[in-house]
Amino acid sequence: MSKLESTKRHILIIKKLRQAKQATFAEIAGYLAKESELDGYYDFNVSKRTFQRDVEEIGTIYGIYIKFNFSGMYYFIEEEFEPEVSDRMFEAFDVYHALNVKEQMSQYIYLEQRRPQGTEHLYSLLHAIKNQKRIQFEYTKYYKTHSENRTVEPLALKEFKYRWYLFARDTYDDHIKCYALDRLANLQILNVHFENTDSDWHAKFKHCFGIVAPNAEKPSEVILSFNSLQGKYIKSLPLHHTQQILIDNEDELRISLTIYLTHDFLMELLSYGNTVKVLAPQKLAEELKEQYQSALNQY
DNA sequence: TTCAATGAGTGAGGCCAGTG
DNA sequence: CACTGGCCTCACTCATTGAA
Repeated sequence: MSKLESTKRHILIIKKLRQAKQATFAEIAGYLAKESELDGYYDFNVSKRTFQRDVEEIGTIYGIYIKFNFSGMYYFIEEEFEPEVSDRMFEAFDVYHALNVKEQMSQYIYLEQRRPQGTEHLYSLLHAIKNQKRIQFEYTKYYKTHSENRTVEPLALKEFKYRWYLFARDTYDDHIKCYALDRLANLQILNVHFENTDSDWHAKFKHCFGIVAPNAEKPSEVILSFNSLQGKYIKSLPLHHTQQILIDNEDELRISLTIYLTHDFLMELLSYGNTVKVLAPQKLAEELKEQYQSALNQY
């Protein structure tokens, strides 16, 4: 048996418990047996003793702690500290396996053509943020052909639309700026310490769509009405974590968001074309109207 | 009626031998 | 050599029992 077999088994155990919320050993064993049949190559059937070892290893390796409830006689996952991190880990694992299948599958898989996202910098940047060390890198802006040298104090990382961004204080003018990781090169961590005073970035981005966080204005209550087809997509992939469903019927999906009215958000609304109508605030509806009018004027 | 003692059932974990 | 299964002991929970 290979290392991959036990790793896959770990993932299956976690999957089962995350989906079912709770399961007896018999239910987990049944699930593993079914998955073994489906897989055809690997055998995930194990004894109770090995299962117990798996539970221990899953805790050590993934930080996901499986406990046993004696009154209900079932296993369950103790509240995960950062479930979104585990979600991402399992997604990556699924994709890796889909791409790594033994048979020649490339004819069935079409990968999106895209440039590297700069994720190779993530680890170094996290290290610099955590230890409050200045960093230096070469940065190429979209609208410029040559790169510039920057020395910044890294503060936080944010993901938006499958891209990663670094928020950092530029030592040149002391302003907080946003840098896309895919446009960053020759990253160096300097041995210069700084004090990171504003650390609550979660609160800062709570009502933010995208990567622009206005300093002064307050977030607005936005009400949007999508047609039923687009509504299905919006339900499965919410625009923002503040999204709440107000009306959901055959004619429309009406949602509310508490969000900053940034350029990013306006662009997002424009991309939905005639499938969305802004019901509130009026200011946003007017702005959208202007954008469409000026687009019409082009022809 | 209350509460401690007891036993049954089951998981956790150490140890060891078998297997590929 | 790593992984696994089986055996054994200990730990834990819960239901039952019986004395105060």
